[in-house]
Order: sequence, then C-alpha cells, then structure tokens
Amino acid sequence: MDRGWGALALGSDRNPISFFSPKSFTSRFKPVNSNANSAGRDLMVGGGDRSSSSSSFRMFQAAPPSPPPDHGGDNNDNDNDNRVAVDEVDFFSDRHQKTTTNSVNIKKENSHEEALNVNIGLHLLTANTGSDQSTVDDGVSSDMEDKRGKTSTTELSQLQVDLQKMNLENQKLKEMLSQVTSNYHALQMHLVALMQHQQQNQIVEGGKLSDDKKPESMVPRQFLDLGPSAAAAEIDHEVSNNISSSEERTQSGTPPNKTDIVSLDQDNSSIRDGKRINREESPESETQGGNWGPNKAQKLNNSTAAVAPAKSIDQSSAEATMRKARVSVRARSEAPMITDGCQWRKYGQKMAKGNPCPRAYYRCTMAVGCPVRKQVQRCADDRTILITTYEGNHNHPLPPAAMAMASTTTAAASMLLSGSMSSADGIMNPNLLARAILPCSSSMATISASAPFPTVTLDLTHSPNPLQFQQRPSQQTQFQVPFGGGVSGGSNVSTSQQLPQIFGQTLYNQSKFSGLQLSQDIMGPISHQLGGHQFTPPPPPSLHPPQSSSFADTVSAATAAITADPNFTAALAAAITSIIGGANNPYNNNNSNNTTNTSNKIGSFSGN
DNA sequence: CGTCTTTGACCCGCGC
DNA sequence: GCGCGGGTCAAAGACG
Repeated sequence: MDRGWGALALGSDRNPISFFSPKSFTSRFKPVNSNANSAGRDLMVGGGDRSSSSSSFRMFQAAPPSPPPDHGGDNNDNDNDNRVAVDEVDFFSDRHQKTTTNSVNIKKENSHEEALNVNIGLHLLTANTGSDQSTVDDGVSSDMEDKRGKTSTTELSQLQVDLQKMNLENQKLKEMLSQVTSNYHALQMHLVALMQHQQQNQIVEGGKLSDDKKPESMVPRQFLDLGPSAAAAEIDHEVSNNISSSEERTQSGTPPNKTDIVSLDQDNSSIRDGKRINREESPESETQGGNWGPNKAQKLNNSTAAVAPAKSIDQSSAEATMRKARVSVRARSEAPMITDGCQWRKYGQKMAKGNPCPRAYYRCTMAVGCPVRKQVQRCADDRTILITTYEGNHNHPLPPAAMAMASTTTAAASMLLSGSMSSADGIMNPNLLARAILPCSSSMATISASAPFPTVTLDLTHSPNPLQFQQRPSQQTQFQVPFGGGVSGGSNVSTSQQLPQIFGQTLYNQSKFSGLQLSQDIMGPISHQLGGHQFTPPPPPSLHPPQSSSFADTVSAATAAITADPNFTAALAAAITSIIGGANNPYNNNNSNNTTNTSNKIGSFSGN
C-alpha cells in the first residue's frame, strides 16, 4: 500500500498536478514551504497513502505559511501592540485575522518608508491602545518626536482612531460572516431535508415497491452509482437509506440491474449475471462492472437504477434516460494526471479513436469496492489539456482535498442530470438549472442529455473563468444555453462557453492554491461525495416529469444557486478578504479541516 | 514480498 | 454476421 498509494495518483509519472489538494499547489507552484514537498516520492497524491490526502492537507495547514509578502506582519490587534517588531511572528494567529487590509497596508508602508526608523513607524501604526503605545513609546518616542515633530502625535492619534474603527468593522464583519454561515447551513440542511422527504415520498408512491423491499433492511447496502455514499455526512446516510430501499427492490425485483447495484458488504455477492460476473469476482472488479461501463450499465435499462437510486423499478423507462452522468474536467497540465484528493489505481489503458493520446482508466482505491472510476486522456487538439472524466460515487468518506473536487463537480453533475432528466421527458429546460448554477455568468453552457453518457465538462483551461459545461461533441441533441445574455460563440465543446465564476474561480484558485478546499460544510451535503464526481442526491425519477423532475431541478438549482450566488460569495469574500488581508494569504488553507467553510470557498474568490 | 503498472487479450454493444 | 470501438481483465514485469 505504501507505494501504491503514492504511485496511484501519479500514475506513471512523477508530476501530477492537483487542482484541489494543497499539494497540488506545492507541486505546481514550488511551495515556499519546504514542507509542501514532503509528500514523498510522488508529491502528488498526497503522500502516498490513504491518509496522504489528508496528511498533505494537514501539513499544508499546519505549516504556517511564510507570511506573504503582501502582508507585512500586521499586528493591529490591540493586545499585541507592544510587540511592534514581533508582529509578523503571529501573523497567522486568529487575532490577526481581525486586522483589515487597510491597517496592514498602512503599517507596511510605514515600515518600508521609515526604513531604519522602523520603530517609529511601527509604533505609530501598531499601537492601537494608548497604554500599549505609551509603553513602547517610552523608549522611542523621544526620538520620534525629535525627528518627526509634532505631527507624529496627531498622526498617531489619528491612526489609532482609524484602527479602532477598523477593528470594530472587522468585528462586525465577522459577526456577519458567522451569521451568514449559520444561515447558510440552516438553509442547506433544510434543503437536504426536503430532498430526503421528497425521495421518501417517491419511493412510497413511485410505483412498485417490491414485496421484499423493507426500509429497515436497506441500511448496509449502498448504491454505488450516483447514490449517496455512506461515508458522507449524516445526511448521506439518510439518503443512502432511502436509496438502499430502491436498491433492494431492484435486486429482488429486477434481476437485470444486478450489476449496477452492489452491496458493499457483499462484494462477492452473486447478483451479477453473465460472463462478466466471472471477471468481476475479484473484490475490486466487482463493483466495476456494474457501475462504470457505459456499455453495461447504460445499455441495460436497469442500470439506470444506479443513476436514480430512489426510483422504483417501474420507472425503468424513465430511468433509462437517467443515464449516468459523467463529469469531465479539462485542465492544462503537463502531468499525466491531476490529483484530486483520491487514490487511484490504473487498471487499463487504451487508445481511443480520434485521439493519438492513450486513455488511461483508473479506479478509486480509497475503499474496497469503491465504484468510482475515472478516465484520463489528453486532448487531441491541445495536448497540454488533460481531460479527466469521473463517474460514480464514492462509497467512503472523502478527504478534504477530494471534497473540493466533489463539490465542484457535483453542481455540474446535478445540472446535467437535471437536464438529462428533462430532456428524457422531452422537457428540456436547461436554462433554469444553468441560470441557477451560473446566475452571474455571462457565458453559456451547452447541455445535452441524449447521448449515452451525459457529460458535464468543467473547463479549467480558460481561467479564471474557465468553467464550461458542455456535452460531448458526439452527443446528439445539444442545447446551448446562453447565460446572462452573453453568448460566446459557437461550438458547444471547448469553446468559450464559460460557467460562472463561482465554479471557474473556485477551481482556478484551487488549482493555484492547492490548499484551498471547498469546505464540506458548504458543499459537502450537496455533493455528498461525488468523488468528486457525481451528484449524489438522487434526483427523483423522471417518472414524474413535471413534479419530481422539477423538484430535482429546483433542489439542484437551489443548491447550486446558493453556492454560486455571487452576492453570497461576494459578501463572504469581502469579509474574508478584510480579515485575512490578502487573497494569497496561505492562511486560507487553515479552514479546510475545520470546515468553517466559508473561508475556504471565499479564499478562492479572493484569490482572484 | 506485496503492490502497482503495463499491456495484450477478452467481452460487450453497436452499426453496417 | 462481421468489424469496430470502448471498457475491463489479468498475467507479467517493475518498483520500493
């Protein structure tokens, strides 16, 4: 395992890039911190073992980043006034967050301008409280006054007043931020609750509940596909429960779907049919057959069950349309593979038609039987672009680094699934979703669900607003959805269709600040795990196009809207910026584990 | 020695 | 029925 994990991420190469993990940052941008490279031989995936992701993350977080040049140690906090020269030492302490960028700048300027008279300048700026200041000034004030004259006193008092104001403002902002955060969480929870409720209703109403279907018994099994992964938050568990019901139904009721549904506990369980079964008998392969292969999963009507866990069997027709969504990430990278926080094992490589570059197949190895697969291939047109396509849901908890990808792709997948559902019913309504996800985007997205595998492509090659939703060129029916009136031209594929800055910036920034993570608090519930990949909350079956579908749309749209709401994010970004004092402040990384969410996401915003 | 990567072969579905 | 292409398997080799 030791090597394996390390090697996994790497694939065969040594320089994978990670867009979301702290490490990625290190690998790509030559971390200032020596620690960043500690990842071991492969830098990439986080160290080389399962904990790697988290460990690397921790490392990143733990290692106090060297104070960014921008922030000369800003010690505006009243408590620290005495330590003028020491300010930078505590640069990253919580207290310092209170300082506003303004204060930082002021101080910095003085420190530079004053040159050797550092003490003077610093004192003036840093001393917020009279007492502290006086203390420090005792040793220096005389010189100051001599040199500076009377003006220093007035300036000092002025600055003190300003600083106090700023502190107050910071406090207010923090309060606002916390309030917004709490509200957001509450809303999110409410949303999830609604979704669950809806799912339950559908399960009950939806038509055939096979006799053996017993809610109680559902727990252990998991839906490998789009279904929620057990590992996720409590919410996930609940959802999975709901799903599991459908799952059992499927197994007992509908034979054909076997491959799609896999019991984690019963890796070797027999439910599989056909020759494939033999192959899949190996623990790893078991889940594979059912979930990944388009040929299998998709072509079997039943396979759709995986897509819409909560659906009833009768909805097979509708489910058929609910094909597995794939989330493809396009990013420029010289590395053979991007590190997304998960551990992967390469199980195959093949030359794909129309592309001189081989396509590599990976499966998630973070947990036994994890159904998530991904394909990595370079773009034929531009080989600097690495295309990573994810499919399936993780059946295990994801490290923060992976959550970032999961969160990002979730929204995309949700939109796609919603669109596909609609399209299946002949009700294509991408606009709603697209707008929900990309309210502020001036770009457009192409949505198409007719293809065997609806695919959402997140194009990170056009940073900072790089996201693109697109359907595979090969896919037939395509819908181009103009956003915000902006219309970028033409081809649905890799053209300039860009998604909202939210996504784009988030990803882009993450690519830069590997340490930035979308906090699970923010995105987690939404994505559940998507392994970065698929939208977990199983959208209600398209069986009830108008209602369930609309509901699914609404949910996903609302979810996306919340996370993508420019106002929300802008406010948070502003608050964080003021607190942190800089977009590039490594401090942003700190929150990833803590899940105080907002900062992470915001960090990405401020990044630009 | 165990694990992972490589890679040819195989399976499957689809189109002709 | 045949060929093609996508996806996966599994033996052999590589690696630490």
